[in-house]
Amino acid sequence: MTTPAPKDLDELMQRVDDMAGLTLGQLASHHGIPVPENLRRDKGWTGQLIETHLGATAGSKPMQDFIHLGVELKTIPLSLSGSPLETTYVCVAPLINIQGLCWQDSLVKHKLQRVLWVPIEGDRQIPVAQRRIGTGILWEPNNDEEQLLKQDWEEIMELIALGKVESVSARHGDVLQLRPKAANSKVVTEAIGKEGKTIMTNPRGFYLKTGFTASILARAFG
DNA sequence: TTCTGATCATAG
DNA sequence: CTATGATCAGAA
Repeated sequence: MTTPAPKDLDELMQRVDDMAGLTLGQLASHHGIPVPENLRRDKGWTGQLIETHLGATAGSKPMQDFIHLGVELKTIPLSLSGSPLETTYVCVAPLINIQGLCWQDSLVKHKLQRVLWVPIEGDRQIPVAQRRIGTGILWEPNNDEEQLLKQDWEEIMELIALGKVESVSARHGDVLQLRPKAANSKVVTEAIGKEGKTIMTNPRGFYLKTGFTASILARAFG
């Protein structure tokens, strides 16, 4: 059961509203998809399920979600008290050939220009099949939010450009952080090292901290 | 309890 | 390996 791509924003949001309030189990059975016991070996399962229902690019290829609508889809796991449980992965961080790269041209800015957030109960006490899907919200960063993102991005990218990528921890940045992003710690990629030499290091990705996503949801739901 | 660093599955 | 989708789980 695959859903065709939505033709416009109204159709997309209609589908979002249709699934609000359902459990993951209900949505999965509707699409004939088995529900895993837990997400330990299926970390991307929830995101894939929502993509299937909304008609995003069929579960394979490098994803562009709803490229024709300029929308990026993100699911966000919520605790019982309604706050985000996890940081939100944005994209990989470029570690080489970054001279002259500015915020306006960055992957982070482009990915976050317009995001469809779908909150989902994520407390580990709740069986996956019984977790409920919330009301999706379409978000675009306001000036304050973009400035916060831009500042953190520029600070982190400067350190990478200076060959200090291995000294950047998840503690850098207020709303955006740099963390490992790979199958495991043995995976390496090229990066800039001391004195401009090329080194091999663990790939990194940009993540939105939970406080930032929490404020986005707060702004949407009042 | 929260956060950071590590990890899982899949496709090309 | 890169990139998609993220959560796990031990340390702090």
